[in-house]
Amino acid sequence: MGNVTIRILARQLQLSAATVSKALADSHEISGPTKKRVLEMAAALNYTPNPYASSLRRKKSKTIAVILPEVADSFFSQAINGIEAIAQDKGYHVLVCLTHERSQKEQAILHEMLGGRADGILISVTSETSDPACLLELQEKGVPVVFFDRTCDGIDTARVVTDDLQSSYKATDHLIRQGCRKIAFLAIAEGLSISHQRIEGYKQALEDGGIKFSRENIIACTHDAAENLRLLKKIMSRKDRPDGVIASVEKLAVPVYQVCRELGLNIPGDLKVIGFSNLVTAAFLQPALTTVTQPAFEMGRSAASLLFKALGNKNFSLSQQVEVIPSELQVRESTG
Amino acid sequence: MGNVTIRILARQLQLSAATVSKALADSHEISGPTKKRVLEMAAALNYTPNPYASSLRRKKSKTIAVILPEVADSFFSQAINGIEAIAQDKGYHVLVCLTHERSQKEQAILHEMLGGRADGILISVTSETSDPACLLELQEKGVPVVFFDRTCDGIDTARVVTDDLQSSYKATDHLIRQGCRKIAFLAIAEGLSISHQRIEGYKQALEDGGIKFSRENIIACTHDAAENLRLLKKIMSRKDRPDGVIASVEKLAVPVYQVCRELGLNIPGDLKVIGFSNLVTAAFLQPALTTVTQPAFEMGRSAASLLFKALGNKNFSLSQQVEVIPSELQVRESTG
DNA sequence: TATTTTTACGAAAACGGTTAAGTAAATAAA
DNA sequence: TTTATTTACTTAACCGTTTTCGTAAAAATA
Repeated sequence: MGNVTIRILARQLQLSAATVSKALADSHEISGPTKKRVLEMAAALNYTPNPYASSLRRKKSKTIAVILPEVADSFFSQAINGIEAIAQDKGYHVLVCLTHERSQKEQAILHEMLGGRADGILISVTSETSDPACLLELQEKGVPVVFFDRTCDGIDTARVVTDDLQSSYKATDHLIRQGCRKIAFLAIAEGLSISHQRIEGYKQALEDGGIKFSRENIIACTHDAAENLRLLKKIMSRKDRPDGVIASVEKLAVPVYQVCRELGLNIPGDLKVIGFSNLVTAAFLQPALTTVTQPAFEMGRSAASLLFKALGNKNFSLSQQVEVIPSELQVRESTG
Repeated sequence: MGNVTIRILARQLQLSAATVSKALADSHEISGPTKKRVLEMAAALNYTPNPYASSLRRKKSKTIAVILPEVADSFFSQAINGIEAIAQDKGYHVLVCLTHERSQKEQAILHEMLGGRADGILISVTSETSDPACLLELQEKGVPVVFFDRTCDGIDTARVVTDDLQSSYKATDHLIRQGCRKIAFLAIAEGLSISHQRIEGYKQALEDGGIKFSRENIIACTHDAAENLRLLKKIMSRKDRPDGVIASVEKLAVPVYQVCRELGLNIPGDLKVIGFSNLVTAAFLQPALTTVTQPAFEMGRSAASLLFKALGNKNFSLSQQVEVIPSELQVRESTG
């Protein structure tokens, strides 16, 4: 009923709460026999320390927050798995906070974090995000912040990304070599660093391939799946429709297939498709999807590792730390 | 630097901490003008309450724990999205804890929860789980527990599941009608309630279809993907290989495709396939996969709703609450 | 006017674990 | 033997918020 606290434990043992606390922490101040008694009694009474009392006093929560737009696609799922694996290993808990791509929500979550709910932050920003004010504040308060995948300018801290520019270049280049002359680039919010980088890679490849870049081939998609479908349908119905398309984030790949099916367009005959994607099913799609496969799990692990380095060692600076984990172009039928 | 606490706020305002606390909570004891002053000053100093101090004092954490085997497949991803949506709406935080299908890890996590880290628990148990002791303890301590999808016997609390038996029956029946006579059932741990139910549905459909049930058609898969592949390959290489297969959990569907491709088996010609799956790509696979689509998002939402009902109303009993959200058989080419 | 009630606030004690500072006893050093 | 040190604890303060209880002053009631 009344939870068993450290004082109750202490009373049972005829010891002070301080002694019990230290014994549980395996302090050198406590004798072996006493430690043993304490451990045994703790087990017998099924004592579990109150994490909040501990957090309050020690000013650390043994919790990290993972702030993501969503967890609906494979990329973030895999990343969470990677992060959680490391965190659990370090004895930390993982708070998953979803922003639903709303920068306002993100602000609210970050503001809450100022209260000390988490010792460190892993974040992949929303497509609306631009203002790093809250993150800067957190950083000032000594809460380490690590970006993964989607970063945000204006704040100097560690970022774990993939080689967005290069992989986009490779993807574009591949399409060109396969004969595409009019390549649509499906983008989400252009403000986003990954969008920027990927668009840049696309541009450079076009240039190197002798194709003139045209602004209108950058298709600004939204987060409303239905709307994206409508948009794609419109574009693919035009007489001068693209002969190649790059889906620059995972969620934009499947809709392309969907639209092609509806319009009776053949992939890769009428349209060649590449997706930035972590779908395990990519190889089994009809036709198999050529992907830029991002090392999601690895990125998650790596980001978490950096964060824990900072948490474990106050001298370790996250400044300028950039870890680039390369993506892999996996050529399949959709660009055949 | 030194965090701004409620006392610092109070000093600035020439008020007591108690008054400030009440003002922030919009208590009726505090006058309108004072409340306003407090709110303004709080905003000016960028005050954020320490959640742990609050949790300690109020004995509630405004946090729920979601305990899952993994988050690598679509089912759990979508479920998390559903859960988080509700939780955020109610002002709660979500702690995601992964058990990696290890019952030992699960025990450890649940034991930690005894300390009061979360106000309520949503859990989908591991395939190894059998002993609900920890869950019972939590329940006794007044921590509401809601199962979703994978439940555990021996404890009377709410569970949100899909109609496992019926949907498995329908899937099996469908295969029989399509001409299958030897249907393999790919299962994970048979101890699991969902496995049991799904196998039962399979059995009943066989019986009703006039096909003798054979123990050896229940294929006990593991959580090691490579091993599953080997196992499947062996089975599909036999002369008397199955002419139909039911993948009873999502992660087992793709490997079937993989093995068929390697062995040069045609789906649905040589083998008809149904998967319990939430893959968004199911319709675009080669061939399109017939699925039993589980309402993952809805299940997550529903489970979270039940939990919050219990959290919001101490009189609300989770006992005997069973919510069955039906799955949908979506017939596609793989069983054509 | 005297009394009760209401309003608006403050003092202080929680909540449960940690830790700095202190202390008696035991041991080591001088 | 005396003093210094170490060992193994205890006391009490502290973390920051909430909440119970109290209390002046103001308002309402008698």
